[in-house]
Amino acid sequence: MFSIGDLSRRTGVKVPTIRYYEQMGLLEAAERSEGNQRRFGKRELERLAFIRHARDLGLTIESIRELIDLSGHAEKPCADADRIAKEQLASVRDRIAQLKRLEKELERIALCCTGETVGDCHVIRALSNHALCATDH
Amino acid sequence: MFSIGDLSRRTGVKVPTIRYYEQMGLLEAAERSEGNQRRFGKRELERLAFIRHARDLGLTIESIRELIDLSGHAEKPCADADRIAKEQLASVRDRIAQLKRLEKELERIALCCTGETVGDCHVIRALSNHALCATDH
DNA sequence: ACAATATCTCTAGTGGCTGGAAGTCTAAGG
DNA sequence: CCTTAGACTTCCAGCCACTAGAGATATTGT
Ligand SMILES: [Zn+2]
Ligand SMILES: [Zn+2]
Ligand SMILES: [Zn+2]
Ligand SMILES: [Zn+2]
Repeated sequence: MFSIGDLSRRTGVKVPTIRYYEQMGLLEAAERSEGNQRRFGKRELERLAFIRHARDLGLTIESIRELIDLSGHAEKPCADADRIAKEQLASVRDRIAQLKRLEKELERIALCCTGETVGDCHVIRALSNHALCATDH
Repeated sequence: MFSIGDLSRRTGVKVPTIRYYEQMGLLEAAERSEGNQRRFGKRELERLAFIRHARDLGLTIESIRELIDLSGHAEKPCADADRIAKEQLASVRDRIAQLKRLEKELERIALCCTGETVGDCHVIRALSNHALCATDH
């Protein structure tokens, strides 16, 4: 049995975050020691590692909750799990595309200042006027 | 003179957001009508457009505050403005790099499920075990 | 036995808004 | 001039996914 600190060290998830996940229903309410401290087993360790990994991949708590619910039903079709992963991929791709547009504009804005004072700073002027931008962002 | 609604329509910034910016000190406390409603002029319109544009480019409220403070001192060197823009560019590039790593892993995870049930779903298995991942993310 | 460390619960704060409730003001139509 | 619809006011709560702190209790090591 692990204490919450042991679990934290083994998974890299901070102690208050573990408690938060319990509160959010991602982890079941843990067993307790005589003195009311949480005690976890291998199963909980694995589930927390799953949560950690999914969070690292950017999935929301809500998606993770769905995936955990699903994984309790090994015989069901996995279409929902696949859908969640694909949606996450699509959302990551959207964010990349958006950030790339930003990157382009910021390059134009940030790397071209030849001014010396605020009065003729390219950065300030470019920020003041979106019409100078090459794209909508 | 514009009402807050006029200003909102002209800049595309929602009414509560304009009030929020005032509260955060990005906009000076506006003049008021006899009945205590905010009234804005051209100057405030321009400043709000600046804020909107900077937010669209991903700058934080704090950075925008600095830029506004700077732009009140036309004779100062613009190194700080340039630094803020460059830092933002660097941060956008970091996020892109991070998201691309995620994209790679998610492609591997999301596009390769040939299973039919949750029990043999590639998505669930891949999320359960980061050792199967090609990169740290 | 005692000190040091870990854990407990509870509350509040982060950033950047967004929404709602309840009350007040303004502008246009009659 | 009066009505009334709509816009405006303030204040407070909620979003996400934590993070930090206070003050009390439990466990661990010497
Ligand atoms: Zn400059
Ligand atoms: Zn622009
Ligand atoms: Zn599958
Ligand atoms: Zn991984």
